[in-house]
Amino acid sequence: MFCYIIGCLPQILKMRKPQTTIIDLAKILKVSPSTISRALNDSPLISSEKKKQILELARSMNYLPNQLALSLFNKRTKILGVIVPEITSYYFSTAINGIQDMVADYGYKLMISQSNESYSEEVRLLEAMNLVRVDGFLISPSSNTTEFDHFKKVKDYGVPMVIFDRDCQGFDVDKVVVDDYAGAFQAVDYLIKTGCKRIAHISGPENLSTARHRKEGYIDALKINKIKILEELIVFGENSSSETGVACMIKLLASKQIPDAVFTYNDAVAIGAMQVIREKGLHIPGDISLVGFDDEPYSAYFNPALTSVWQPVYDLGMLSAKILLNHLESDKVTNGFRFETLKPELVVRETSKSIF
Amino acid sequence: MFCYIIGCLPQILKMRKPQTTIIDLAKILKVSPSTISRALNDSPLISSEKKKQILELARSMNYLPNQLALSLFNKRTKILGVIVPEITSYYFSTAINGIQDMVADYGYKLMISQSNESYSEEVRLLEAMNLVRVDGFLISPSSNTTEFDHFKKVKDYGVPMVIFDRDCQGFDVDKVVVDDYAGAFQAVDYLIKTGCKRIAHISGPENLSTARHRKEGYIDALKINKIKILEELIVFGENSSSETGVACMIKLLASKQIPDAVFTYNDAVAIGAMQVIREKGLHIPGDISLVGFDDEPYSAYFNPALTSVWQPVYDLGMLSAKILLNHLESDKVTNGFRFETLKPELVVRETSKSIF
DNA sequence: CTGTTAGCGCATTCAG
DNA sequence: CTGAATGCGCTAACAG
Repeated sequence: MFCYIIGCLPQILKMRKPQTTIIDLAKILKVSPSTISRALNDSPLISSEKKKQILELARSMNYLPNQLALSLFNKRTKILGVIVPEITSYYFSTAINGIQDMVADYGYKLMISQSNESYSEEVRLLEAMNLVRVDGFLISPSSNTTEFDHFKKVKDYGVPMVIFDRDCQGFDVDKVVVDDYAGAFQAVDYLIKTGCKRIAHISGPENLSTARHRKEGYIDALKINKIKILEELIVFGENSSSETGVACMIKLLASKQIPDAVFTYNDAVAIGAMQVIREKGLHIPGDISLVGFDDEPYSAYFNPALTSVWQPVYDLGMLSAKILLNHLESDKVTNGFRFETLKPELVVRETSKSIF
Repeated sequence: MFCYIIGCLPQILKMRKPQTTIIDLAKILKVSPSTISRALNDSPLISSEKKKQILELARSMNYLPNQLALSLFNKRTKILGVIVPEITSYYFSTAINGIQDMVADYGYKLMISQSNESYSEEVRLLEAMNLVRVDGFLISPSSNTTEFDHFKKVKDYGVPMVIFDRDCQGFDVDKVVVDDYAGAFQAVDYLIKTGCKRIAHISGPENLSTARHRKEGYIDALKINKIKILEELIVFGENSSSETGVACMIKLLASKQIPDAVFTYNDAVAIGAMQVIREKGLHIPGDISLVGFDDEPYSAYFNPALTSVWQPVYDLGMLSAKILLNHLESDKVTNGFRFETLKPELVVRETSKSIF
C-alpha cells in the first residue's frame, strides 16, 4: 500500500506562538543570519564581541534552534525508532532502558512504539517512523511476523537496523539475541540432576525463535541425560501470559501420570502454573519442581521463590543500541552482519530441589 | 543553561543513500514539482491521467514524502513527547499503552523517555524534546521535582502539556490523576471493618503527591473510625521497591507491639513486606492483614493472593492523551485548566480477612 | 489544469 | 571577520 499520512493534508489549526529564529535576531542586531548562525555555533570566524552580544540576545529572547530545519539540512534526525511487541512487559521495558542509557550520551532520542504482537501494526509503525526519517531502527519483531519484506525494504532504503531478542531467520541484519537454548538446557539439566525424571515443558508461541530455542534446549538436555522425550509432556501456550500458564498446567495435571517437574517458557507462565499446582494440593518442589525463564523482579518474592533463568535484558538493549550507534557514528563500511549472543544464567531458588 | 546539541555541529558522516524527492520525479516526468505534489496529495487540481502516471512513478521509485520538510512547513511534527519516571514499571508502561492507543488513530507518534526520578534528567529530556518541536507533552514528573519552572517555560513557549499521575501543586496545567486518597481510604476502612485495630502504613517518598494522598486517606480512615493515629505505625520508604518493603516491614516488626494490618504504598512494597512477615512465621491474614496499591498483574498470583487497590492506569493514559489531543486538534481557546480524577477500586483477595 | 515564486529555519559555500 | 546566495524537501499563493 502506498499511502500518505492524513495529518499532512492542509488543515486549519490553532497557530502556535511564533518562535524566534536566527532571522529575528539578525534583524534586531542588524547583522546577517549567517553571523547569528556562526555565533550560535561557536564558530571561530566571528569576533568574540559580537558573539557575546548575539548569545545574550538569543538567551533573552528564548531562542531555541529548530531541530527540524537542522535535520532537514543534516539529513539526520538524531532519533532512533524502537519497535517492541509490548512495552508493558518487564522484559522489553528493561531492554528499552538499556537502549536509552546507551544512546543518551550520544544525543539520540527514542521514538518508541509497540506492535502488540501484530504484524500489520508492525508494518504501519515501521513505515510511519521511516517517514519521520529516524536515523536507525531497533526492532524486536512481533510473534506474528513470519515474513520480513517490510524490514528489508527499510534496510534497502539505507536505514541501519538491529533486530534484538527475537531472531528473524532468513533475514540478514545485525542481530542481538540471548542464548535461549543454553538457558533452557542449563535449567532442564539442573532439574535432572536434582532427581527429576518426568519433566514437562510449557512452551511459548511456536513462531517465536525464543520459544523454539528454549524447547530445543529442553529436548537436548533430556536427550543427553538419556531421558525419553514424551510428546504428552510438551504443551504449547498461545501466548506467554499467566492465564496461559494456568490453562497449560491444568492440561498437564489432567494426565494419568503427572510430571515431577515443569520447565515453562517464562516466569509469567510459571506463576500461573504454580497457582494450579498449589490449588491441586501438590507441593512445590516436593511433588513438582518448577523453573521459569526471565527472572522477573517479582519472581524472587513468590512463595515459594521461583527458580528461573535470568536474562541479561538490559545488556541486550545496550548492546543492540551500541551496534546501531556504530553504524551511525562511524564511516566504516560494514562487511557482513553481526550476530551477538548473550548468555543467560540459571538462578536457583525454592521451586526446585537441590543437588546432593 | 543555554546549550546546543553537539550532534548539530558539522561532522563527517557516512552519507545516507540519497532518497527520491518530488524534484527527482518532476525532472523525470518533465513537469513542475508542484504538479507532483498535487498528484501525491490527491488534489483535484490535476488531470487524473497525469496523477495516475505520477503515482505510478512514485511507487516504482520508492518515493516517500519527507516528514521533516513537511513538519518544518506545517510547524507541527505529529510527535508527542512522553516523560515518565521509569518505563520499567508496570504502572507507567500501562499508562503509555493507553496513550499510544488513544493517539495512534490521529497519526501521532510518541517520543518516550524516562527521567529515572531525576530532576536534572527531566529538564534535559524536556529541552531536547522541545528542540525537536514535539507538538505536545505528556508528563509524569520525577519524585525529585519540586520546582516547575522547566515545565512552565515550555508551556509559555506555547507547547500544550498534560501532567498525569503525579500532581505538581502550584503549577497550573491540565492534569489527570487517580484519586489516591479515596483508594487509600477505602482500603483502610475495609481493613478496619474486618476487625483490624492496629493498622500500620508503609508510605512512599514524601515528595510524591500520590504518597501524600494515600497517607492522608489512611489517616482519615482511621480518624473517621475513631482509631488513634500512632506515629510509630507509619514508616516512610525512600522509594517504592520491594527491597524498601522488606526494610520497612522489618522496622515495623521490631516494635514491642506489632501491627495487625499493613497498608503499603504499592504492591511492590507489599510483596517485600509479605516476605518478611512470612519469614517471621506470622500468618497472613491471620496475624497480619496486608493491602497493597496498584494491583499489578502478578499480585493476584501471590500466595496468598494480594488484596490491592486497582488503578485505572490505562484509562489514565488514554484520558491524558485525549485532553492533549483536544488542545492540538481543536481551535477552541482553552479557558482554565482541566483537573481530572479517576477512581481506583479495592480488589479484595486473600491477604485480608472478610467482613462478617 | 499547470508552472513560477516564495518561504518554512538553518548552515554553508563563496565573495568581499 | 562578515554578508549574500544557495539549498535541504515540500507546499501554497499567485499567475497563466
